[in-house]
Amino acid sequence: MERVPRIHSRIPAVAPTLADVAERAGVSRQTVSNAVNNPDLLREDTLARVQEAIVELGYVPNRAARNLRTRASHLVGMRLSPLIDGTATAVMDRFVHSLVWTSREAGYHVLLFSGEGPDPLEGYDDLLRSTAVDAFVVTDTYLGNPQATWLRERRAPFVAFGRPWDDDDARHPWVDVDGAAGTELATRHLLDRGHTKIAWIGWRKDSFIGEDRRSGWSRALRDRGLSTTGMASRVEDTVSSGREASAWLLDEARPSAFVCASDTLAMGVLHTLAERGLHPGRDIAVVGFDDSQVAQVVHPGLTSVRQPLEEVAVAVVRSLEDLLATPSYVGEGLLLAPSLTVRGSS
Amino acid sequence: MERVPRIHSRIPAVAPTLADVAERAGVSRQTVSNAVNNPDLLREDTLARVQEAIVELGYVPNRAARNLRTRASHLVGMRLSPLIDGTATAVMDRFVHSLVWTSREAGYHVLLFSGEGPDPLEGYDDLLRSTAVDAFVVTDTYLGNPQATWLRERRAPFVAFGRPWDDDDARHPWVDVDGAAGTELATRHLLDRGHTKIAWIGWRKDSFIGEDRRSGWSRALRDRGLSTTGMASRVEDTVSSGREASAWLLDEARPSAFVCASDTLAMGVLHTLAERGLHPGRDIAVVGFDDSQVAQVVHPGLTSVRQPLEEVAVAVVRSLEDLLATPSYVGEGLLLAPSLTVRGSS
DNA sequence: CGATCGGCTTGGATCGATCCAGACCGCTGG
DNA sequence: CCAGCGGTCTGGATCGATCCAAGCCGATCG
Repeated sequence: MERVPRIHSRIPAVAPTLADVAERAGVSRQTVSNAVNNPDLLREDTLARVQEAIVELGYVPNRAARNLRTRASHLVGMRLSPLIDGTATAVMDRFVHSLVWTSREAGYHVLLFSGEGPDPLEGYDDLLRSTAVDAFVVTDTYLGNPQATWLRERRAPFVAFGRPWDDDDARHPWVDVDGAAGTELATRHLLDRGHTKIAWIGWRKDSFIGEDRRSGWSRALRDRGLSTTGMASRVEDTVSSGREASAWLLDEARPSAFVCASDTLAMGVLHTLAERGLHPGRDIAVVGFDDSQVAQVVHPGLTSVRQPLEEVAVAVVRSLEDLLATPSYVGEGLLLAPSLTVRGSS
Repeated sequence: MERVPRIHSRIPAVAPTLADVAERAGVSRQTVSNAVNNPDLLREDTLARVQEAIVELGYVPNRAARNLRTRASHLVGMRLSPLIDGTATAVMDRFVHSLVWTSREAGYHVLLFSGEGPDPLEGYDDLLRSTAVDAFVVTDTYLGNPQATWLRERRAPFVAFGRPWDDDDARHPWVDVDGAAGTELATRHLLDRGHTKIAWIGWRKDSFIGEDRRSGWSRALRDRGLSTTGMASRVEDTVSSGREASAWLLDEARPSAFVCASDTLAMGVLHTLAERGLHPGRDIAVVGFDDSQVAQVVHPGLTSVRQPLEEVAVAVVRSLEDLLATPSYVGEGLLLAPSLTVRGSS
């Protein structure tokens, strides 16, 4: 009555399977499967026996087999956009960290992939068709997000970090940070310190994010009855642009403080101040956006708006879980409030 | 003679399978499989017919099934170490980018996971046992690398970014950057500019990497017959430590230049200079290490040693491929030379 | 003209976990 | 005495790609 040994029981390196555990515990495969996936279906003593066998053999379910059967991989895919130097990359990296961390707690792992060139859909298709990932996290939604529409058309589950700016009837879950609230916070902080002439350095008008952040600044000023005319400049997101814009504004509008759309631009302001022998924080206040590494280590410290990326990740993962649990899940948007990290520059 | 339709052919959302392609092309499954994996086994016209069917149906092989059968996942795992602020994180993020990019070309994807706490093995075990990844990339090898020994014992394929500092007979492939060569490059650069009193600010003596980088500085000085005594300081890797150390060195040793083990420390030096009204690059030269975002945007620009992370990634992936192709692959070490990015601070 | 050979093709088995239907167990309550 | 209970067991099918051994076919050679 002895069982014919499975081929693999002769090959030492191969991991134990469900059947091995079943045999050891003296139960059927089904029972072991239940012990792993629906423990409450088993009687206590049987469960204990099976678990013991699992520990003894060091059994871990084979993912490939499980994935095949259940049509789920417990992986979420995220595309790493091409490396462009700038604080945007740093923010994304921080987000990736948070996402990896949060996903783990939800039983998911993060699969990174890269798009070849400018085509933002590159890479998504293969992963989706080959059932390599259960869902995507989409991050660069600012480019008229073709991913969002494309993914929606293919009925691919995904959650976006970033609002569907240009698409009002978008029906997918997203999480974003309220940039306007951040710059408003920054501006009020400066107003409270007695500044009345507060300048804005932001991005070009066609940037949704830039205009959003700008609106927080202007709202805060208008609330106090202060004018914004002549106090704003819109440029590229580079240090030298920030430097030039701030030099121009200092000459023309004579502000006592700057609010910037990014730490990069704020660094440009610091350059100008250094060139003119002005001291940030003492002579002129400066506030950046993103609370990057740079803001933390630069000389007197750069006050900066900090995005709550950990919370964003938590919210994204939660949406992901809802989405995967109920395919009919209707997308919701969630806007999170940033905070202000005050340092020497203000 | 009509075939019984598969259940799933009634469910629209399910992707086409090998069998569907086979039926469409009028061949067997095996032939389709060969068309995908060993195209040269097929006659030209058959191949063309199958490929046509593949395109028409939009067929993409199911990963789970393939993984199950071939016992390979084409995923490499990499642990994201807990987020500690500092330039080390930035370097790793740059490396992750490069790795993702390079892996893709080799047909691999990168699976990120996170370790819970201080236990560096956390997470590895599950992924390995469940055959979720084919191999690992290990990055933090400086802590007496328990991962390396642990992984080796379990015969898990892995490649390290970082030398096995404390383990001479380590037999695993690794890739690292020659830190000493980097600081030597930096020091020679300063010597060439006429500096003769060049100070070192590095990490505590028990840091292998720190001592390695320090050796490049001292070697360059000794080669020119210059003394290093009293010109070195070893501290924690923080801005304030760098600030204090440089203040002390300026008072005691009066150097005209600093070489630092990190950009963070170099930023500390810049703080000291700012406090004393000294101009980096004009009065005192400063060189950092890692060529981080910070070095690029800080006021006159920080000259810094740049690690060739793209090359590292390429070498790592190449090792990975060798390793997975031939399980008996004997590890090799590869040391890459960094470069110097010269900016305003020197 | 038939035997042989190489190139293709074929059906069936396999990977390991899960799903499913049906049967079993000793026990209780009607 | 039988139906029903919950916990389990059993065998078989399934997911989709790949492996394997056998079979087929036309072409070449003696």
